[in-house]
Amino acid sequence: MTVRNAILGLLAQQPRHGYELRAAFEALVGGADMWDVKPAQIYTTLARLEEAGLVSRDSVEQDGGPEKLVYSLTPAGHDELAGWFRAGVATEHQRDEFFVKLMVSLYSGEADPYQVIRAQRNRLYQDLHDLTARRNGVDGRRELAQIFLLDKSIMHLEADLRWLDLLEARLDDIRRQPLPQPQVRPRGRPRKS
Amino acid sequence: MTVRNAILGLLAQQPRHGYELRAAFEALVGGADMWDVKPAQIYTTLARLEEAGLVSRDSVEQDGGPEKLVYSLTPAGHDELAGWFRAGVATEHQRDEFFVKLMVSLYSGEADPYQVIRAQRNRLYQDLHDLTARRNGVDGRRELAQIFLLDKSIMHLEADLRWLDLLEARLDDIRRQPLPQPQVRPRGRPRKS
DNA sequence: GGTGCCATGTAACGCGTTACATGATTAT
DNA sequence: ATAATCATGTAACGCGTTACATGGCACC
Repeated sequence: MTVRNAILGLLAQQPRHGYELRAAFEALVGGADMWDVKPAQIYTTLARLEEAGLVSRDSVEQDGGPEKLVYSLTPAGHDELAGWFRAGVATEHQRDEFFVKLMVSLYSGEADPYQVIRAQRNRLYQDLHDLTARRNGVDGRRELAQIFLLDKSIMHLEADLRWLDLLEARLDDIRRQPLPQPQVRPRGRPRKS
Repeated sequence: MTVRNAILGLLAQQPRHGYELRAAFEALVGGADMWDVKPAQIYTTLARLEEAGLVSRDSVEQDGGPEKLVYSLTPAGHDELAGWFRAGVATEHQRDEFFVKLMVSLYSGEADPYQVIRAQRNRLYQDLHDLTARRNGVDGRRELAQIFLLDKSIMHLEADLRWLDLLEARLDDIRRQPLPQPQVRPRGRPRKS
């Protein structure tokens, strides 16, 4: 969804061909290091957008080169873009892989939960260290996008570390009591057992 | 990936059939409200796992009912699970839709960046309010998974709000200077212009 | 002639979703 | 009857990825 809408926005600026869109997108997000978009995604997305009538394609011949396929925004595409700006970005629910790993380790006995937490904390500290170093090497006036993204990542890493501390404290608490089994609750009308 | 590995973990506990796996997974993550797994995902994932030789399927007939297809972990599946626990969970790079929206609004002129930020802040405050209310209604000793996930979401929302403030401050700074155009940098050897 | 850009894609797969389909059992 | 659970899937699509493929042009 994100790349799709970004393409619409970039085409609103001016008509562009696929290769150019890829470069423009990466410039927008601060370079390939920050967000590497694969050519395949650009071209398949453009095909879907054309199919949906949001962009139109024109073939442009060049002197001494291969033809370019230049895409531009249709009125329907403009509407779609306006709708994207109007709508708020939904807070994406946390499909947290680490959380699932922790819960599986708690209930399956295949791994030690404390070990799982420690391993994750080490990794987060490492990531935080790397990101901070990277951030300090960026010119804040020239590489606006990079600063924005790095700031966000750093703040989220700090939140994750605090969350791990909280998790550990709560685990200590329940250790002094029997571990409650997760309840398998049916969604509908209860049946007699 | 997450659901796939969770299924391996649940099958390590005991052999289960598809429907049961779905219920067990939802119990693990704190109910369908927290993470709704669609049946289609369970069954297609099981098919892929069997294809990969990580689980094996046995048909079990029941008296007075349809046959169940019970899956259990193979040795290869056990290895896979152990590998999952050994490896740290990679910090997923932030494919932030809001960030892209902001950058597009900055450079395309299709929307006002300050308006985009304000809309997002309102939404985050609303989400934070709802989540906090929900969290306060949960029994922390019985619904462990829900507390864990809600805590994490709340902490991330708070981080996002602080990030928005930072963004706005930085935008104010660069407003007093011309907006730097994002640099389209080629990745390879530079060519003579 | 090699490297690397410019420019275009296709094929196949993984994860996840929505929608559709079937049939038995159980409680009201 | 009918509603809802138990239990099994298939089909089609969207987003994203990796890998493969083609060809021209520029620079050293």
